[in-house]
Amino acid sequence: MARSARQSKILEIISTYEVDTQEDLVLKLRELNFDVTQATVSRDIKELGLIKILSNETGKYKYAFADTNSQASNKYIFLLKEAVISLKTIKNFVIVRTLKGMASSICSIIDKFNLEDVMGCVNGDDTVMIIFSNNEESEYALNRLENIINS
Amino acid sequence: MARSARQSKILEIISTYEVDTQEDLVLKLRELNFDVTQATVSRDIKELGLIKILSNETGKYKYAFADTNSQASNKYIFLLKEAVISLKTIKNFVIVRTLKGMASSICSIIDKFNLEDVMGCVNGDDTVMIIFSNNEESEYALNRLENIINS
DNA sequence: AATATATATGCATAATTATACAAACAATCT
DNA sequence: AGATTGTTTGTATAATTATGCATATATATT
Repeated sequence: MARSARQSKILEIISTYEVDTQEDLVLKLRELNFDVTQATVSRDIKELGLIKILSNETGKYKYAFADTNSQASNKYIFLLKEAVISLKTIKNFVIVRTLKGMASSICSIIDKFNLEDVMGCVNGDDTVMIIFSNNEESEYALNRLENIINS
Repeated sequence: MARSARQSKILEIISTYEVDTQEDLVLKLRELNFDVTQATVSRDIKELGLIKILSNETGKYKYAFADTNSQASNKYIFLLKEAVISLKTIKNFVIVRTLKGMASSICSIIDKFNLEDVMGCVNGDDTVMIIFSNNEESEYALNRLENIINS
């Protein structure tokens, strides 16, 4: 089922581009081979609890994460559970293995958790690397992520 | 000009009721003698940076404050500046005098600032009373509010 | 005061979004 | 397997929201 993949891709897209209509999102998804209609995107947005706000930079509307919506964070956690295969820590890094093609989406979800002392978060196709300021913090974050995923 | 009054009334309305359409808001405003159309409400919502989110309680859409929008908070501050006449503190209270009829709106804006140790916030027609847990906190909050208003 | 300029609003409508309904598809049961 | 039930999606459209343009109202300028 492409549903989960599509939804996390949506999270990634809106954290990368300023998407101001659902039709826009449809086009971007189609470029990425998600054959989808506006109706479905409307439903996804509802489930993900995304909101349309005025962008501070451009003054135009854009879709964004709604930090205030707990149903939404549940959804993010669900997506993490779906896509994360393994978690480990080496030195000041946490390495997250994901389903193929999902790493960038997972990266943007992890960003949303605002983990302490994160220096940065990069990804390939199926791997996310979170860089911390020191080894202790990465241990701690690994724990937190494991707890989230097993909750 | 009724514009500021109307906008702060909108803030009050959405923090009191679950408003799910602009037409709804128009009706509520009309009950309060703000003769207004949906077009104007649409523009107000844009300026106030309000968002439409899924209500966690009812599962329906509703308008809400967007905490993430700095243009919006500027707007709240502007409304405070417009409507607040005086600020003083007595014991563990801060007393805010406002333009007539604006107290309830100002109350809901002040709520948004999440001041420390607020026990509660009540209002009449032109007066807001913020109750703190102790006298020091009310002094401190008075200062913060003064700074906000004179910024 | 008269004129010019800026701001706010309504009307009409374009643009956008949500959803009822039907169809496709998947999962479960007998 | 076939029947049953639940889930996801598209189509078509209803519902909602944003906005161009005209007008009114306020503000500033001479």
